[in-house]
Amino acid sequence: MHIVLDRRPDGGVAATELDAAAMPHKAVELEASALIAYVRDREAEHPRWVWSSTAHWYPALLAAGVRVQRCVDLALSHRILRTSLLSAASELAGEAATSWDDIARLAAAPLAEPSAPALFDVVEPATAESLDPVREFQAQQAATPGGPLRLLLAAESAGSLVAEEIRFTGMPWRADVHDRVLTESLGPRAFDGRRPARLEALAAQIRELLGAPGLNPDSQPELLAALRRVGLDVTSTRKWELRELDHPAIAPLLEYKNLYRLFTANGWAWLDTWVRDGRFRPDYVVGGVVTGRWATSGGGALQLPKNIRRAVVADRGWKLVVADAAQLEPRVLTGLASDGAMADAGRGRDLYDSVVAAGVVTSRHEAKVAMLGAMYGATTGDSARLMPGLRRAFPRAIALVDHAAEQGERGEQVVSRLGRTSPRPGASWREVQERASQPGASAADERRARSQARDWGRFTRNFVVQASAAEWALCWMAELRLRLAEVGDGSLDGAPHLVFFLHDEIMVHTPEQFAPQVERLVRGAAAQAGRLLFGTFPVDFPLQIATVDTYADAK
DNA sequence: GAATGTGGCGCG
DNA sequence: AAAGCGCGCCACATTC
Repeated sequence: MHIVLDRRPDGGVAATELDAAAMPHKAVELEASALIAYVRDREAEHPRWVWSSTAHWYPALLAAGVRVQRCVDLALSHRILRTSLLSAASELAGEAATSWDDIARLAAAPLAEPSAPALFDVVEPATAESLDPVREFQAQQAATPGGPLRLLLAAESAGSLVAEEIRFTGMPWRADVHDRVLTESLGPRAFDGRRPARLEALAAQIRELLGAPGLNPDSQPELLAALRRVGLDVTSTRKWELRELDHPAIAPLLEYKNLYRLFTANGWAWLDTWVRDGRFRPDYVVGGVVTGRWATSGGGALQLPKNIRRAVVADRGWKLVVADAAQLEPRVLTGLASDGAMADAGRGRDLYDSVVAAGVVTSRHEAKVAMLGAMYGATTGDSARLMPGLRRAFPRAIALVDHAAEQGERGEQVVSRLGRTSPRPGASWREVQERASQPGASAADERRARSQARDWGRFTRNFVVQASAAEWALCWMAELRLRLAEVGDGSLDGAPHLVFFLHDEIMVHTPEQFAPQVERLVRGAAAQAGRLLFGTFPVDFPLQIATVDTYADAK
């Protein structure tokens, strides 16, 4: 059963029940203050709640202690359906842009505040046209008669619930541990806007060794000039270029850059801004990346450096269950291509090890580089050199990514496993290709067009894999979320729940006694995600999984 | 002084 | 060794 929620201009809410044909058969008008009780009451039947955007509706419910099992996020769904080749023939995809397109764009935009909104601070964007969610839902249903898109929309919507629940509960974060890590590496915090002591000492040492008394090592132009003045032939100040140099200033400089990064990206300022009451609240943007991966709009949850993961510590009596999918992208490629040889190589063991055992390459490192190169479109170096061997061993898998690249080079769109579709190249891209195909085209025009076509081909080559891997991860999380809700009292403060997601990795915060059960549920959900995407094709998705007190111990 | 671009580096 | 995909974020430099 579906119940559509629609906010009225007076602040009230219309709740419309739909029958199996998506036709309204019962509607109630609620005062704003009655919404929470209504949802709590009706949730017992586990309807699928249909609303404009989970990010707008769900925080107030969570704040009132109400969780829902399923929803349809119309904005996220709209965006997928408007751009998918699988729904291209639908009315929804064909019509001119509506206010739903605006909402879909806003859904991907940064939120103003990292804190949860007030109870009824649910703001809809002001638009001229009406935004009838019943009509929109019906149009979406008509655009998805069945098939993989249905699953994609369900997974995306489930993801929106996960994102809001993680934002609401936050990830356990010990500010005192974080502070200790910072103080140990950087020296005590300086409150006068100066660098902490250890950084300051390194800066002084660098100035001394480069004979540049006024040097600000944070300024790339100044630093580059100083390095060149002492006779070092460098074109940048990147660490892998510096690492090759033989000069006494290089070692302290590399250490400085490392610590400076910690200081600026995840130092005390970050701690002050993003950690409250022992929780870090990531600002996820569901589907924020073209491939459907999540993005963040503050806090950098997807870039937490390894050196501060010690600060992620389970509450007393609780544990962290951390799981990541081993070699997710090549395994997803295996399923996409139905490559039996690659499935065999990955079954029950490390995929890269078996590529070595099969004699395709000589080391695990080479196997990894070759596989990544195949998915990213490497053209030079070791990775490109290893491609012929990989192509012989796994012809179907490599043919699939090669084909996706060829489509992109021709300016065509490519489609993920569940139907997410790559964007069309922009107008300037097409102009360049057009110009190069004209009779009077110069060699430079042709070179430029060729290089640009190759660039887009590398993007579409990777798109099919990365987007499908993102779908696997969404299905994994969606399944896991439902299973976890059955454990204990299913609440967000007394039972296991997701607290972190990172592309191919999840973290569950759980009362200690449930940890073994959680591990089983995590594995079960991964297996189910594989079945949802690839049916009976026998591709494995093994997990690395650890029950730990701190994130730092997970790997 | 605000907005935009660049270099660098963290993550998958 | 640091390219071949996707990102966000910081500080500095440049532009308006």
